[in-house]
Amino acid sequence: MLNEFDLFKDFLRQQNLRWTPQRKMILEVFLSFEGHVEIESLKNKIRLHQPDLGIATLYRTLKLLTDCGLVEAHSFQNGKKTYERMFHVRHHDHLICTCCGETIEFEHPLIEKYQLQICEQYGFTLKNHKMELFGICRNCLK
Amino acid sequence: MLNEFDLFKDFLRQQNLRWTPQRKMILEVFLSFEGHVEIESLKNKIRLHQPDLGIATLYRTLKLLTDCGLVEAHSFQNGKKTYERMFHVRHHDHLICTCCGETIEFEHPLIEKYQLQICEQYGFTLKNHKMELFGICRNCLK
DNA sequence: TCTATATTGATAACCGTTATCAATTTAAAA
DNA sequence: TTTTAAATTGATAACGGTTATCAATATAGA
Repeated sequence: MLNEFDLFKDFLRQQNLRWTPQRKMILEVFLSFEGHVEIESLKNKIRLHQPDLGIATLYRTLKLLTDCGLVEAHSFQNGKKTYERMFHVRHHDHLICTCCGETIEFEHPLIEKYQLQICEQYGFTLKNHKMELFGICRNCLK
Repeated sequence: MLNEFDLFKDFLRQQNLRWTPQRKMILEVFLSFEGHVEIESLKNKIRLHQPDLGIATLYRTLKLLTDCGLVEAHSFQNGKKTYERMFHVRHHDHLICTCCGETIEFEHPLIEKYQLQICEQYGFTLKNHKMELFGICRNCLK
């Protein structure tokens, strides 16, 4: 069964790059998180085991993981990036109630299909998407 | 007919802030752009008329425009923010290149239709939505 | 084991954005 | 109109996340 470690190793071999203890540790710790992870969190957790890991190595490895498609980087207003696992996770969209904050996850295959259509039209290679529907849930309407 | 200038003026008055020539000029030039605008572009265009506008004033004014809802700020991988007009614009979704930050606006009526369908299914009253497709644009693939 | 080359950690540099501050402008009151 | 308290401005230093540099070290194939 294909897993992240094998994928990363293959990617490295393909590019004549090397499998190192640091890279292994970083991937391991990254996978122990869920959702969007900040460099800061990764650094702290990794340094429990490997106190002298350089911050540059961490950034470099996240870049590699992003390049090989296992991870996706996002940028936010605060200037920090977050990193999100992209393998072995199901994608879903969100319904968000702007009144109480309740969120519901859903999927719609036809919407996904039309998204691909649009990307083709503009020459985009679709990597990911985010759809959020904002509204009022039935409880808040009462 | 309500326009951006009046809205901004009202917002300023409400907060005991002042309507200044710089703020007027910045809003004016901002509205002359379409889509996602970078600080750099704004600065260059404004300085044609007002060569000594301070960069801090530009950032501060964009912050105010964002606070009052006329503008929305976005962050991209290259570390730069872009600013997008949020008033008197037809709703559209975004194709976003995670590599260079290029964005393309699009609409797809069928996607909108299925969004409504999903909302009905969950008893949601749809108010607004945000769909962002992240990918690599054709230039970055080269 | 040897050797070419990738990797690492430390740290300086980068760069977009923000904070600071003295001089100036605004707008409401006198 | 003049006065005045407070907001604003421009210049620039500071900030902070990320990247580049470089000498020392580790890796993996010969």
